[in-house]
Amino acid sequence: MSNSPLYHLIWSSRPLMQRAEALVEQRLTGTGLTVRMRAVLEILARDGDCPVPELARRLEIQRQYVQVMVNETIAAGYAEKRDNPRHKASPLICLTDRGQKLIADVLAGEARVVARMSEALAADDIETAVAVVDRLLGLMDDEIEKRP
Amino acid sequence: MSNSPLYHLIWSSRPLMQRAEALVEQRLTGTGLTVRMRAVLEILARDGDCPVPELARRLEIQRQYVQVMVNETIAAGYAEKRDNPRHKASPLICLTDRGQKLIADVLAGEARVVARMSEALAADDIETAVAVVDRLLGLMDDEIEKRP
DNA sequence: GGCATATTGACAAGCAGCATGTCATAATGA
DNA sequence: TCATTATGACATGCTGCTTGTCAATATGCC
Repeated sequence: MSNSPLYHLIWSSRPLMQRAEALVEQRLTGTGLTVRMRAVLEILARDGDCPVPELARRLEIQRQYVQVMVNETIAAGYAEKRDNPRHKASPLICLTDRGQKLIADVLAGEARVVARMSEALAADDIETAVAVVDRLLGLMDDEIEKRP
Repeated sequence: MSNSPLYHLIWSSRPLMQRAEALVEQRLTGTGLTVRMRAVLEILARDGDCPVPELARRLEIQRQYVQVMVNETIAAGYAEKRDNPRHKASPLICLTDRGQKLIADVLAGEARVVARMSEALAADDIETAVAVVDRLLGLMDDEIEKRP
């Protein structure tokens, strides 16, 4: 039913996501980055250099499309290819200095916004919410697997 | 930062939504309904008959596209047009008996799944999570409005 | 009643964000 | 050494939506 709190929580995910994406996009205006490039740079900054197929796995997107995203990012000068000791035909994608600085700035700015919003909420309530949502994700996976 | 609980919560919204949509879609197989039709029928069942532009406002989608969704739903026999006393050129979209029964079944089935998952979680933790997310939506709106 | 303005349904076109298919060229593992 | 797999590149298609346009009303205001 629509008056179940859990039902409400589940369908809050859509507006939540829309606002998150809107915020990210808004903060990107003027930086020269697109949302797609930001996604690539974020992974590289967080997890370090990696080849395209590995990026695709982390982003859970088809490697063919990630390739396009990466090519754009390289063309914009925020990333570059380097020899991959583990696979000669699949170069590592690495941040350039410009890319490094830019993504650090962007992520820091986002972190400031999140920190500001965190202050308006009780820390342990946030923890509870995270725990509920994480459990919920597992429960939904179970329901989905019930009839494949 | 990526280790902030609130950051984690915000980006849980995407997988949450994906799973919610996957579940809805899965439960629709064999009913003759598409996800789009379900969306239309859900509003009609919840809020009562209304004309297309009003549906569009509630769904927050362009009316031109909602019109397509509604036409499909009518063609499938789950809804029909009736005279609108408030606006002669814009008929009310109403559930047919078939549509009424079907959407009630679908929503009841979904409610059963949600109820099952609710049992695995503490009721007051769910309430806390809902409260956090609702507050968060407001906070994000504020952040977005800061520079339009 | 008469007229400017807004609303509606219908249709067409376009676009972003993917998925899918294919292929040549390596690279890898047995 | 040879079958298998991985990779980059390119083309094509799809879905879900937006945008634009238009004629036909309908409505609000005088």
